[in-house]
Amino acid sequence: MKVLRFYNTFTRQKDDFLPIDPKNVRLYVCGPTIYDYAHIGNARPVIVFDVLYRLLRRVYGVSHVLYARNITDVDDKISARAMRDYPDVPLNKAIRRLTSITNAQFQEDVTALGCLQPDAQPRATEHLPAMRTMIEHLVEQGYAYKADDHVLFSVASMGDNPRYGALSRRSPDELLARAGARVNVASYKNGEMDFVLWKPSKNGEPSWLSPAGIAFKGRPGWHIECSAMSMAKLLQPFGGGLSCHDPMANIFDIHGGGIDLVFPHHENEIAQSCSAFGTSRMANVWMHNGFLQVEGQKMSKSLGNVITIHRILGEKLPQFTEDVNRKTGARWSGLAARFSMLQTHYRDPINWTHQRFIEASAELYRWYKLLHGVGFDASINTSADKPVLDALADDLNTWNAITILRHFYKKRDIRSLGEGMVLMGLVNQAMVIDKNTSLFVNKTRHPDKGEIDVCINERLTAIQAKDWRRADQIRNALRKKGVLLQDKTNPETGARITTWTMLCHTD
RNA sequence: GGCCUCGUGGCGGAAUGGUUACGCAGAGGACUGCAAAUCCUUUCAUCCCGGUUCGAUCCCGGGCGAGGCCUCCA
Repeated sequence: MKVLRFYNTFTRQKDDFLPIDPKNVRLYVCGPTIYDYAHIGNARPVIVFDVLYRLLRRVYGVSHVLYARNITDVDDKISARAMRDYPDVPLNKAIRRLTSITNAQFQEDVTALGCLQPDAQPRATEHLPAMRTMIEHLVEQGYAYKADDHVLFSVASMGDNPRYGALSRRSPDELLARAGARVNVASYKNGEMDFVLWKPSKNGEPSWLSPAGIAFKGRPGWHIECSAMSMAKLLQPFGGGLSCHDPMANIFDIHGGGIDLVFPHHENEIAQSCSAFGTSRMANVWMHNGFLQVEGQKMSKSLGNVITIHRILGEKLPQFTEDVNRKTGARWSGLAARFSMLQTHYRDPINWTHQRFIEASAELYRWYKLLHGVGFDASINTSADKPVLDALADDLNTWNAITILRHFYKKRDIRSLGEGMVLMGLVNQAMVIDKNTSLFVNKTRHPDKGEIDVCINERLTAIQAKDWRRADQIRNALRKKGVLLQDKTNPETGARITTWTMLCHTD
């Protein structure tokens, strides 16, 4: 079996990937907080780890990989936005209304980016019992304590296997110095680095039954969500959990997320999970994607340069005529965005620019045109994607993979190009009519081939008569229907040959 | 201030102790009624200063510059 290698933030080097159980390879990725349209920065980890997911499925088998990506729907920003958008509705209800909309939008966006649905998308609000149980367990074991109706994790209690700060490579002195220098360490904390597992809800905020005998309702801290949900989705179904004392049953394979999450979020997740399970690690491999800038600047609300995925999907791509553009031009912009992002290695920063996006879409469009109408059975894997697979196997070397695809394009190696693109998720569902027929066939209102041939012949007749007006009229009429004519000359006879392709507006 | 990345042509982006991939754009050409498309050819780069070396873009040191984390953040 193909051995994959990934850069592990924990070891700071590329290590061979050895799944705990090749029949159940498990991946957890920190998903978005859904308070608004997701932006292209949110899109990066979703795309990167979708490539990883596809790679794992390709190597270990579709049914042997389990991918969980959480949805954070308990958050101050969500509450604030809900209050703003639905001022007349009780907050809890307003939050539910908001998150159902933003979540639906998010799902739509990431589908357009060519991402497969994870096997599980746990929501924080649906895992309160698991969080409570985990918090109570931590309190019982002496890793957490109650103070002022909060429950706090005691960093001092966790020992040094693992050591707090090991993932982010921060020394205890450094962590302490920083914590002390911060504004004001809450007085109820025993240790300066201690962090919240549970806190009281403010008036009107969503609240749930509290753990550990706290009388007032409250809400979970941010970090406990991921520890609890990864347990629920990746450990318990395989025999792991708080009552299980087999360390190997309480570790999963890969944990991913944005590089900004390394500290404190992932550090805290490790502290919680390892303490709760008595393990020395939470996941074997930690993978983090680099950040994204926009036109050379940090993307931020204050700079006003936040680009939403939604907006990218609505981009008009210049390859289309106005007519086609208006109706269908945006349909694959998500894949163009994906293609654009994958041209940078996932750990490097991306400077997202409009030009970059347009260039990527132009190249992708050319590939689609080559592949359009090509029939081959995509369900039969011929391993023509092997070179691309090899590139991805080396720490998701997507830029290398794309170079290989370019080579296939140049050689007109349609099978290899097509399968490689499928592996990288650069084609969408509709481009593959169904798994038993052919790739890249447009299933949206395909014009009648006979009709097109009649038009072409009519045009050729007009050309022979040098009736250029009539000839152009026919060509333009077809173009409006999305059919692009191309003239070539037969090198032997010198006769004009007219071919046609559908403009690639498949959806 | 502490810690950590990174600096390759007009742009994107690889690789490498010894002719600097590849894509886009640019230039030229083929083809062409005009288009479109395609093909061929082609110009242009390793931030600066030292050091190690026969040889450095690559290794080491320093500088300059960019970015990230340390606070919510993908």
